[in-house]
Amino acid sequence: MMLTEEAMLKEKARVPSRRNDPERTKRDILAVATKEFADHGLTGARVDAIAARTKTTKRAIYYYFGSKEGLYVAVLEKAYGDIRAVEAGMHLEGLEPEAAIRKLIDFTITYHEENPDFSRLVSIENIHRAEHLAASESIQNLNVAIIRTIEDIVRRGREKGIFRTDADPVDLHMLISAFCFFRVSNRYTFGAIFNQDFSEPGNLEKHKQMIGDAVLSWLKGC
Amino acid sequence: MMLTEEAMLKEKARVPSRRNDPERTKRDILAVATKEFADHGLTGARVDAIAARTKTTKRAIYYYFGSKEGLYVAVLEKAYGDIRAVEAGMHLEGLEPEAAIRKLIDFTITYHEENPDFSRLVSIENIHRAEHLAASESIQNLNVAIIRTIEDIVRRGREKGIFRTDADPVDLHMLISAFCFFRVSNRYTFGAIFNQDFSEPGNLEKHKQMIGDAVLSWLKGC
Amino acid sequence: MMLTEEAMLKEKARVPSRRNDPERTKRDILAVATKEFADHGLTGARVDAIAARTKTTKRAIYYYFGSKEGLYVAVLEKAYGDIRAVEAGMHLEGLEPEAAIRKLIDFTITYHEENPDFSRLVSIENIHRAEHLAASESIQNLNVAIIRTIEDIVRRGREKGIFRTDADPVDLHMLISAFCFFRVSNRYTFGAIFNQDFSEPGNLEKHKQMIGDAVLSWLKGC
Amino acid sequence: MMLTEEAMLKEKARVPSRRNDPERTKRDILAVATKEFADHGLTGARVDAIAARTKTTKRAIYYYFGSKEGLYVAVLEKAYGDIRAVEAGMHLEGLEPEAAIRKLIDFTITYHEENPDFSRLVSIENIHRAEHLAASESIQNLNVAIIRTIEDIVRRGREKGIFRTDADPVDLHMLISAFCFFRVSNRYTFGAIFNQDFSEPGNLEKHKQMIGDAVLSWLKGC
DNA sequence: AATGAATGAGCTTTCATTCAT
DNA sequence: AATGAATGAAAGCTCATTCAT
Repeated sequence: MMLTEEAMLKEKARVPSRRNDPERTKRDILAVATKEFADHGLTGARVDAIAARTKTTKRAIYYYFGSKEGLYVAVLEKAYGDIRAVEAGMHLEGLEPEAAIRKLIDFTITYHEENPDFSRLVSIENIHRAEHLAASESIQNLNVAIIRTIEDIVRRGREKGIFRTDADPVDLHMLISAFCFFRVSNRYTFGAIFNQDFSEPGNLEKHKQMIGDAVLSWLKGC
Repeated sequence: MMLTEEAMLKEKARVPSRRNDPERTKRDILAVATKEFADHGLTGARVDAIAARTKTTKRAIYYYFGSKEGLYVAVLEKAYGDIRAVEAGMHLEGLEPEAAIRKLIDFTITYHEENPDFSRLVSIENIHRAEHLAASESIQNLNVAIIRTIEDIVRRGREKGIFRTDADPVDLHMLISAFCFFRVSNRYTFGAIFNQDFSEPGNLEKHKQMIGDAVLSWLKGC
Repeated sequence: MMLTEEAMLKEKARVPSRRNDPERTKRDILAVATKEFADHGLTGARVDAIAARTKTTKRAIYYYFGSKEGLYVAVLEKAYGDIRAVEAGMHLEGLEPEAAIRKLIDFTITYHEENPDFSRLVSIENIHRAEHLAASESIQNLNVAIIRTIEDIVRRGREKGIFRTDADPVDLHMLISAFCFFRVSNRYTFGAIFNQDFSEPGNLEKHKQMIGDAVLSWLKGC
Repeated sequence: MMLTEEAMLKEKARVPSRRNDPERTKRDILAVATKEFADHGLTGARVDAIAARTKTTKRAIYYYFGSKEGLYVAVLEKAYGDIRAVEAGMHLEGLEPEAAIRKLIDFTITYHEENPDFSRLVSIENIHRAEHLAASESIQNLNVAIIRTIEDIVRRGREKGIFRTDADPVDLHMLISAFCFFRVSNRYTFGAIFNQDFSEPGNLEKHKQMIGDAVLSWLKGC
């Protein structure tokens, strides 16, 4: 259906003006910025590029986030907040220790696979030596919960006599995270060198099984 | 009149210097560039900053390496060449399978620990989706040797009946690499969030033991 | 989410404040603006900076003064009004001509010394070629009184046979003003170049004596 | 005469390329910048405006002067250097003390009259509290010569018994400078308020006579 | 083969101001 | 009468690169 120019203006007006929904504008900017920063890094990202893909202007970005760096920190905070939210919904406390570990790994490997931007942002923040994360209060007290969760599982397994007694929860978290993270963050170089195609069907399951086996055989201490 | 920073670069160029040793000049540039790219990423690195810390001028960089990207690729090629050279010197073929795995892990974790710039450069190249690595012929046929080595160890372990039969050498390499790489590449974010200090004495040994135990218990398939 | 500076200005606005005393609000704005304009000039002054140090918001400035320039004119008008008020209180008409000149100089040098912002604002307005002052009606008929006063003193001195007959009151005003003004307006460059410290005790008295002597010896025409 | 497009390009090429004469380019920039800074102040001046009136680009300004502030300092240095050069050419040492003072005043009042940008730049620098002048080494040791010159004149007059014994050369320099400077720097506000037209023929001579008389009658101490 | 001089294009950010009630 | 929210326009500056020999 062809619209006259006037009708088109009306069409546009019907959409609730961005002006009236700042939260939505912020979310819009944040979503676009997440993609841009994850794609090109903090220095590689272009404020112009973000603005162009947003419904607002560059000026709005500075109004809401203060600076390119401020926007980046907001992106980082949201990324960490999101994974924490998912982790908080795992409910591993009711499962048998071994099943809990399997489920934790399932969650972790799947989250990384489905949210590659998270791994990319974390890589980028590490290139910057985590200076923004260190300065962000909101991230600081976010991520201890997962350690408590793992601690609980390990303790229960130990009490049942099936897990080793010297397993440090942070190290265990790192063993799992490293694999799940690397699978995503390094798939380009690793894939190029060793001719691996991580998107092949079955690859996720194969790797989930492998890291699960490795972690559990280590925990069971044989 | 006070000299501008740009003009000062000119001044420096007046010093006659290494006009007659191009290889040395190239090596000098490469060393400085490695640090700069590893520190700030491909986009974050500054050609001016590299030139300033070099014995030559910015112009020489373009003369020898063509472009910032050309220099980056040269840095990447050297980084991969270096680790391959170390791997080639491991001589694991004469060791018992289990000892070979322990030694491989020892080499890998130590190399990453001592050469953090390697992990950083690989992270950076992954942010760029390995497009430069994919385009570089010299890297392409570099890194298969390590897979052959692992394949051989696994085969010998399997023939001795001590290793599982379904261990894929590339996956095994990834399991080891992921942990050793993550320890270094992600130490800033991981350290900040979980209050870990990776430089603490004993940390390397603890992690070496852990990943060694995990890999071997998995390989031994119990 | 951390607040941007712009957002913080909003926050501040939440405080209910002086909603009901517009005159007080205007005075508040004017005082802050005087400092800002005197410190940084018309172009160097920042509306944001003024708003930040005010009890109100930036919006109020525009509501009450129309524009940055409107606020600047108001500041200028107040500055000229203030010095005129002081001049009007001098009461030189009852003094002997020579004593009147001494007292006029005392008033002038002291006023400039104690109100450096006045000299700064006048300097700034001259940089702008007095275009705002020329447009302001309220300033136009302000400053003739001082000329009348000087005229009267000079006439009385001439009639007494102690002052020269060709002294132009405007030129005499300039001779005095130039010295008193320069002492304050140019103290930074003059002090830096000739190592003068104008704040040294005794400096004001020394200069008062000097300009008094120079003016009177000229007036007495020897 | 109409030129073809090709011919016009040739025409332009005949002009010796700016590229080949950096000193000329710098001088060109400096001259335009002096006008712009004198007209609008440091903050009011626009780098774009300077570039537009120059034969080069904005980039060249940053190449040669580093920053807007660097350019401003260069302008200031040239302005002070120029007046010092004129002062150095006065040769007052051969004149009788009284004639020397008259000539010094003649020089000073004329220089200020003919170079109003100098007074404007000095006013501007005082608004900035002479921070750039204080930081500039080249200006620091420029302006002592004039004090030496005045010192010498005063000493000779004192030895002859015609000048007072307590005349401080710096204060005397200020007495003269203040009047000559104010005449130019404040002519806009002063003229607007007291209806003075400083460009009227005879005005310069009248003021020269006046400040000469005032200074000499003070020096002669009557 | 090597290099001093110069630059086009585009970057982040800031500014006074207006919109909309 | 008064104000919270938002912004168009332009500012200073930096970047990798090329010109010209």
